[in-house]
Amino acid sequence: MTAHPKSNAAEPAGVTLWRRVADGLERGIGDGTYAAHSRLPGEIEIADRFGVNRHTVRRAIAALAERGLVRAERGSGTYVEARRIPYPIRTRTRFSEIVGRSGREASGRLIAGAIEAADRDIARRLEVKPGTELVRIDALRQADGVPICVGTSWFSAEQFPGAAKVYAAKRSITKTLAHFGVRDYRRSSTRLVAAIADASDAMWLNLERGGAVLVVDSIDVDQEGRPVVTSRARFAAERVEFTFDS
Amino acid sequence: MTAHPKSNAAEPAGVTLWRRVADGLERGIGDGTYAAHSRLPGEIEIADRFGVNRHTVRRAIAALAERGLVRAERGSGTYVEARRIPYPIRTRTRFSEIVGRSGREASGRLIAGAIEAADRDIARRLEVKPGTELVRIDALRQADGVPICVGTSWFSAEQFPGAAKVYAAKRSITKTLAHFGVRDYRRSSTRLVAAIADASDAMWLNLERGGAVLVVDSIDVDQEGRPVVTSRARFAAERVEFTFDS
DNA sequence: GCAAGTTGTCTATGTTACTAGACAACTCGA
DNA sequence: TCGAGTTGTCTAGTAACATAGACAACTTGC
Repeated sequence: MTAHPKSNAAEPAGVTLWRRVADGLERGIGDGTYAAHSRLPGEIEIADRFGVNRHTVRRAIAALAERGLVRAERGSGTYVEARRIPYPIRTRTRFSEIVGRSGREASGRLIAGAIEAADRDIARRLEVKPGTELVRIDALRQADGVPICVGTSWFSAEQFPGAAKVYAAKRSITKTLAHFGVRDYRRSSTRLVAAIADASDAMWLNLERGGAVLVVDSIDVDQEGRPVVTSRARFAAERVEFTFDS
Repeated sequence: MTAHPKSNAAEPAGVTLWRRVADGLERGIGDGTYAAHSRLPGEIEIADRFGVNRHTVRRAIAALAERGLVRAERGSGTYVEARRIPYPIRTRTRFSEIVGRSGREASGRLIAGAIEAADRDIARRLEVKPGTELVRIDALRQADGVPICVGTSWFSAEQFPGAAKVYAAKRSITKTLAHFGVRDYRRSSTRLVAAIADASDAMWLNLERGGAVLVVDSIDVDQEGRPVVTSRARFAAERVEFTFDS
């Protein structure tokens, strides 16, 4: 057997075989062909599909494992790792910055924007009277297109008129606040509890039924210590790893 | 000398050295570091810059030469090829189609639009009386953003009122005519002469002083054989290669 | 317990990539 | 005409890539 069929796919000159296999597998992970926690096909089958030797597949998998995308288990199979985003809760907590630091691209999507009266809980958080008009923004936040959290933020309607519209354009809370002159803000309070995904979570976060969500309530204040925004966000638990450095 | 410093740049795993060098050079060609017709640095110098052996550079250059991006001349040097766009003159001659076939993206830009009276030459071409009102469109046409030709097209103002405005939006003669109900048209006459770039050519076509231009006069007719548009375009000679298949 | 199927590791072999050096063939300007 | 500088070609050696086969170690389901 001296025939070397190489690859049947398009052949990018100057790219090693194992790298092409690795790219192919990574693409499968990225587009959902191989879901998080699912098992990859066996090395022999992969080798067969790509038309390469099993050792070449092993090299490709080793490269992916090095980057933490998959985890090989002897005797069982190779599994797609759900890379958790390290999510440090600090005084400076910015979704886009945190996601960016993990080498992913952050994006936001406005689900709904509305004006509503503050209920007792939200009013207490923002230090306003219950019934005060608030801007409410429901948004989905993603990392490399993968939904990370879905949540609601409340601002004072007086201080941030039309905030929803601004967020829809800027897709970032930080930029939205900056648009209204809030140069900086810091996290003053964070509360975290776990829950089981309901139908809404499952839809927005693309979670399995029964998957875990982490509910994060937060209050951010401006430089003078006045509350500017409070949020309640539901995170896909399997995709994040919260840390609290003190 | 057994030290192999490899590359000092970022190392994409699984990509061969020669390919990285080729990509680096191609980037230089693309961003203008190495202009069309200019000479690349010598193989030894390139090898030095990338920290690789001269033979590796030769492999990279061979790959670029294969694709027609550069041309090596023994004893002299390696030069950046100005890839000429094959421009077949046929009954169906459409700038955007022709450019698209060469793997480039066609674009058009309206320079000026006006209503003017037909002079004797244009009137004869469009088979109208001298003095007839015509729409005149001056446009620059580009391939992948590189200017290919700058020219003027004349239509009957009666038949195509406001053609300039339509062209400004659609950026295509074909689409402009279609907007006025001309479903198809064909080239009935093409005349081609060469000239030396004047100041205007040099500006619009981004040519050197003294560079060659090809002046193309054409008449297109509709399905009934009636002239619908005539054009005079000045092509950057170094960027096109006209062919007349019979 | 056992068999089937998995990943991990070993040896072996051929091919390709890269480096190294030398020289030929050619161009160009002084 | 000459010499410096260029690309083209050759030989040679080392390292990495890829294939091939065999077996060990382990998991899983029956």
